[in-house]
Amino acid sequence: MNGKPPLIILSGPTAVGKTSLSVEFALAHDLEIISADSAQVYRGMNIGTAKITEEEKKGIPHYLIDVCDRSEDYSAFKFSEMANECIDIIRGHGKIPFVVGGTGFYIQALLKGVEFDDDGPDEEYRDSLEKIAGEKGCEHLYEMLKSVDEESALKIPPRNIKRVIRALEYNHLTGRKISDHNENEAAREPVFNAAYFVLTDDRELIYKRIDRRVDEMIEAGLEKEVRGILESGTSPESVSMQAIGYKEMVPYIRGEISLDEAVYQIKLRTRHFAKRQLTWYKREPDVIMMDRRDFNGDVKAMIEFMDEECKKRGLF
RNA sequence: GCCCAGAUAGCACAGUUGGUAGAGCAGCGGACUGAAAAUCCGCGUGUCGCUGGUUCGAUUCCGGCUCUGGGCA
Repeated sequence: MNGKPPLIILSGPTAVGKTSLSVEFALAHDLEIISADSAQVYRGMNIGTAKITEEEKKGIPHYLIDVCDRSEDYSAFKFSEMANECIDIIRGHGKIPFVVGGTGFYIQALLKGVEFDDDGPDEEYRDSLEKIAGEKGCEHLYEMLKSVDEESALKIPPRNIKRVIRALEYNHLTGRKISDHNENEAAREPVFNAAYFVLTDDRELIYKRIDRRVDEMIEAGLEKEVRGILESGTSPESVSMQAIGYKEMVPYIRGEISLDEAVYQIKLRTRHFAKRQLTWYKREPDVIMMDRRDFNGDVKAMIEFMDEECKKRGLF
């Protein structure tokens, strides 16, 4: 329609029901799915990430699931690169790519074609900064940032260690200010002709579904999965093990907290996560909000709605 | 039945020598551009159990009632 390649996206908070809706929609339109999920990329992390099973896929090809070793660090950059490769493959099949997942940051990077032009991450440099933070405190890093890039420092809270480190790294590698980079990238227009759906629901219901799902994860053997991962030598410090459901099980397995406490923490952190996701979508422009309440939870009606919106955008 | 203690935010609590109250957790709002399931920032949301009395003024003091613990019978 506007010359840009077509893309259909379905995101939303955790446990809202993206997976089943996405498979039904993909079946209806012969689509192939690219997962935009920062945890389901890791092999061996299945129960705690609520990873889609083969049966649930119903024959629909799924990309970017189980593509990383647990010792590897995935990132928005890697996602963006790999997703673009998947898009080429799917379009080669004569099909429309369908991006599904709850990691809004990744979707943004892909949709807007954000350029990560700085050869990062520089693990060694990051480690040295973390060491400084550990010894002298995060505020010391912030002072370092102020001295090399005051403008960026003004935009980053002093105690937000991840963003302070990233800003220092960017400056270290490029000599430029990350505030300039961020400003440029924020001004980008989508590089796809996309229909970006966000599935949501009554907050209470989402929270109830989260609680139930965590109980199901425990019944399904989450403890055994985490024990196996630790025994395999995966460091509890690795990026993969920061996923909710894993990092809370570690202190339980070590005997530091009770199972009830671990379960409570997993439920709580998942609720907080869902809320952060919702905050993200509120700010994202051009999303098509789909509240389950407006459809009485009727999947067929939701698919019809998505169908209409896609047609409006010339995707079908 | 009697005695003692308690009753304050969604929860478990602190406090007010009488001037309508505050920390934690929960909750709510927000940020985010190569860790994002990460990381960080902001916001008290309240008939101080009910009811009389004393007082200029009671959540606070006094009486009664209700409920919840504990004890004695």
